[in-house]
Amino acid sequence: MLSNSIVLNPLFAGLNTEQQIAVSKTDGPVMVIAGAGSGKTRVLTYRIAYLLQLGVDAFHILALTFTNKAAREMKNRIGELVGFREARNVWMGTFHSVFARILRAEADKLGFPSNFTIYDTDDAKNLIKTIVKELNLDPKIYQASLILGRISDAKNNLISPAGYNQNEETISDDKKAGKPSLGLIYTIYQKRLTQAAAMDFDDLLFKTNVLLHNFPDVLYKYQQKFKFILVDEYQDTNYSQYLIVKRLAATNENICVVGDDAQSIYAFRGANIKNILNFQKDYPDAQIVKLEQNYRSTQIIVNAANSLIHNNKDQIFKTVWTANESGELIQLIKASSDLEEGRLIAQQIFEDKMNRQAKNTDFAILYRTNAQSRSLEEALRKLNIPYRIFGGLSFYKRKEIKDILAYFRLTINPKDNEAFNRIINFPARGIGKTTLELITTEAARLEKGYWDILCDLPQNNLGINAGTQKKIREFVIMIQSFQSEIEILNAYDLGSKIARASGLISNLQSDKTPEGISKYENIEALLNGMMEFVAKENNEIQDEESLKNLTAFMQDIALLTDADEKEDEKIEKVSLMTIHQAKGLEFPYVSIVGLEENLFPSIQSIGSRADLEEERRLFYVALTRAEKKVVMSYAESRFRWGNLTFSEPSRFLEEIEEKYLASSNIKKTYSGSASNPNPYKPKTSTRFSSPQTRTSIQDNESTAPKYTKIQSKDSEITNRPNLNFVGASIEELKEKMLVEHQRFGKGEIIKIEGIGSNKTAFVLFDEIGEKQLLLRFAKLRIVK
DNA sequence: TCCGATCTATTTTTT
DNA sequence: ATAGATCGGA
Repeated sequence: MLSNSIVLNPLFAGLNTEQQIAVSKTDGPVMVIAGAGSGKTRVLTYRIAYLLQLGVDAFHILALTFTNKAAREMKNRIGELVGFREARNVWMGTFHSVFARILRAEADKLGFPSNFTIYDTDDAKNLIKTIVKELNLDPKIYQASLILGRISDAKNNLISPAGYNQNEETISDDKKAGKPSLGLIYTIYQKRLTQAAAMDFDDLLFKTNVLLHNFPDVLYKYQQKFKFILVDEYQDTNYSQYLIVKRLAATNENICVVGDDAQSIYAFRGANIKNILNFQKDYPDAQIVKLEQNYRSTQIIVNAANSLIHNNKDQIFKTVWTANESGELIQLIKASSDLEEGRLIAQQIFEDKMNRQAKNTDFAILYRTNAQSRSLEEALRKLNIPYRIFGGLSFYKRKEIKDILAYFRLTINPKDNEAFNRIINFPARGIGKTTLELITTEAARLEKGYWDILCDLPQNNLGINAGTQKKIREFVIMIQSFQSEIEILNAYDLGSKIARASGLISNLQSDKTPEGISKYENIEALLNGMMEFVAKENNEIQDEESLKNLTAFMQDIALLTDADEKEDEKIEKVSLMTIHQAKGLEFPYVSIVGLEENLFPSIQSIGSRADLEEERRLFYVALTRAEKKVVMSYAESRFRWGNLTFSEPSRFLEEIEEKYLASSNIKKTYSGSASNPNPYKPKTSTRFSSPQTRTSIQDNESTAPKYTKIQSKDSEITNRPNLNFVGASIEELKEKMLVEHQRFGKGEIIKIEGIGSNKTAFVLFDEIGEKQLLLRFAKLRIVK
């Protein structure tokens, strides 16, 4: 069993026997089936720390995680255990980021430049739309998102365009579905990606497989390099990922996978639960370790989750149990509408916070779809509870950011047609639709990139008139001037130059709407990020020499995900996110909202048992995020697609054994509070709790529920009627005043600077921290 | 070429 | 509901 040296090793002191085995069995294949809350992350970090302690070179360890954030956190914890010098050298990251790095190093073998572009989902969809158009196919039948899904499926199962077109089954499936051209689209799509020196997300895995398959010397090299491989969230790997791992681990077989079949929630994007179920077949001598003790949650929560998941047929025998206290029953809230649901949940959080001295950060609200966040946000705002939404449109998905990034992309890789499309006439420079069509047609004919056609224009003007030709020439010269400076300027210097020279900055500066200002600020934020990037000490594994240039910056941010966005400031906030995003996280108090048929389980899943079971696992994941208390809610009616729809409680609610549910009579009449509209005067933000103001807002909203209200045409602000944002006159504003901004919420003026039209206020906002506002733009309402 | 009016997809989850 | 795309007229 365990040797003495292990028992006496302080690293093992805090681990139970099973965990100790999982950490210490460093030779040969190991699969850890880790129930929810059973210390999975702990095992992974300790295992790596132990390897380092044994003298394994950090460069020989590869750890694949589900998010970059998970990798970062793990690295930190390992650093704390065995020192950061070593920890930083471990290869740790998502499949996509780790293998993107390897692909860049080996790109020439695949016929790609090392600075290839990574197309995101939008780029990929746009490319598909272009192809569908070119083929004169009906875009309603050949919907970009559906086609991309199909292509993605193929790639995740390592089916190339050729393979796709040879497969009788797919061909006849597509024909039956009325989409016989799918194979052709896939073929062209892939050709265009190569021409654009671009890879989509799935290519990063697909091409890695090609690389490891076609180049035995490369495979050998990485097999020697990665002597120890660890994979987190193994239940959510797809076939393509599975095969990469299998190939890399083939010689040493020092592979440790950690996962929980009960938490597999990504089958919709190709994750294959069989990878975990078949591990023993691939490695007959594998050691299987089961972690079944839950350290996270109360008995009520663990047992309730167990009672739910037992309704699934496909699962690995496992009993999750806990020695924790029994805890509180699960609370179930019934609301009449989504708006009321929001109010009741917010109110419940408010009470729990008061009664238990809990912090905002102790609370999470989890939902099935992002669209559900609206009503919750509104309700939280009214109770002055700060919150943070994860997901939604992330920083890098905003238009203005994508615009400037497109300039960066075209500068780095002029073959990047999607970047080209985005910026060729933005800001408007008189290169219109007609001209563009000439260019794209010619590009398709010659199988060249759009940029190349522009560069050829002096020889072949395609009948473009002289004026437009001049404009094109100016554009070309501008981009070329950026290109010539990639190796000379650092990322920040070149980035700010591009922001100005492209006209993006002046374009936004002329936009005086709040949206325009916030866009301008976002560009500023991006440039600040670039400055940080340049200033930051190089703690990546890349060679010290690697420049902090634009190329490096783009590679740094290409695969960032929502979960990686920097956490802002010090204000403690309630977390709002989808259950998918909550994977791997834990909170003392968790609310799971929208437990209605057709929403959760989602309507798409109801038809098939496999899909339904995935939804159930999703609910299982949600429940097991909670440490102390779970609140569940559903609404009898809800706005969806702008329509009021009626709904039934989710079938999952019946599947939780009743004894774990509080027998609350469910309908807490919120209307009862009418006599006392604001019974819970928030203590948290006494600064702004001028009750008159708030209650007046509340009264307004609660007496006139949204859906009965006739929306006026100038809707922009109708969400918040009676908040008169005409803008206080500049002279009225003084330091220390409490003000409210339409977008940023309430805040205090810290100081006022400047004169005349340049007068600027520094406002510390409750929710988003300090902002500088040019008073001639900012519409502020004086609160006090 | 530009602007406003109208149409349309979106809402399941994401690297 | 709403943002983005598309269309049509000036």
